[in-house]
Amino acid sequence: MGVDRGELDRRLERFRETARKAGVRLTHQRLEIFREVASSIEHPAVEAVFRAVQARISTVSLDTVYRTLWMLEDLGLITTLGPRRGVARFDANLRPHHHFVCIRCGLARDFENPAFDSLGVPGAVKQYGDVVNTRVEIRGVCRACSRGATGRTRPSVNRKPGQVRRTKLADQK
Amino acid sequence: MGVDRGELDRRLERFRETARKAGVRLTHQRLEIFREVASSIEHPAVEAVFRAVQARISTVSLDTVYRTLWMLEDLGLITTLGPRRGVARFDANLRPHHHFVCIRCGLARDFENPAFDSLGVPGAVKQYGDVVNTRVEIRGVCRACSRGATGRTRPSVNRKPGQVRRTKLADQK
DNA sequence: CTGACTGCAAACCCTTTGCAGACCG
DNA sequence: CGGTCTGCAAAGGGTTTGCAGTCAG
Repeated sequence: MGVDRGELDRRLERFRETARKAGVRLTHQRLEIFREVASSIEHPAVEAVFRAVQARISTVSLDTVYRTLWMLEDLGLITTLGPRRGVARFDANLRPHHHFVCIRCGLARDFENPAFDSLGVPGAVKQYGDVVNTRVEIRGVCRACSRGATGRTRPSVNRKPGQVRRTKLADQK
Repeated sequence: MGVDRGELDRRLERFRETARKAGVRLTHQRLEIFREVASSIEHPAVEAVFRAVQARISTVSLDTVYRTLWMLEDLGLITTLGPRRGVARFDANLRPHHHFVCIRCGLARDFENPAFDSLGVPGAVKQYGDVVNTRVEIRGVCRACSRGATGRTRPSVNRKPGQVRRTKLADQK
């Protein structure tokens, strides 16, 4: 949740249209999976999408969620943030925007800022390849993490007695 | 490779000093692991560091590489880019800098640009948490990927006959 | 109807952990 | 010497794939 109704409807309409043009079938599962990502501001990972969709379609399988999310990305309907392997997180916001990312728990939030949308590309960078887009990533510690002893999110190496034990990464709220 | 000698020496010296202050032992393995990351501009993932170190210490184990890299991060000697779970990639460049990232193969390159170092933090973002730093991420397709049929780097869903099959992510060159 | 799609189960990888022996300081 | 650190092996988790049955168009 978090995306207003009008925007969500626009995203759904775009999905239907794109799917039709691409000759991709509009199944119940796909619709619900897309709806979940498109209505969220959480940049959910696969697991979170799966649980949410499962609440509505109890028989949906995890691999369908994987396949569908990558298909949506192929169609250009969502983008990923973060890695290309490992835990990917999805973003249905196609407008130019930027991210706040918590370096402890991984929480991610969009924000828009016109001034950041038009940063030039330094000449030295052009040699690396063809630029697709530019995003500003503001890294910090989110409120929940700075408040709580919410624990760490990555392995503590050579953990000493007093240290907090690793807990399964809470569901990116 | 890629970091000039003077800078590498400075990084190694800093490592020794920080380790001593923290009461962490300076083992052969740790030195070589740090040297590998500190001398590279590749933002290597664990696997790449492991292979490089293994060439010099044939008995080194993969888990030691994992433990050491996270320890180095705990000490503030390197940072990670990308995810907090999954495939992390490491960065021994502690100066303010920004990244060019290939959206196809994941290649990452640093670049410096003073104008990007001092972007303000929009008021709306401050509510999300305490900002640690800000980086500009320029996303694009690197030369190797735009040149070659270097294949895709993530699963192709509903792959059609003609499509390229997924290949193991080549070693970030 | 028919090919695209789904669910299942197994395979794959990458990462982490427990433990006994090795080694730094 | 003692506690830290390493290597080994196994466990743990997330992701991907092959296949047979199902369903959208």
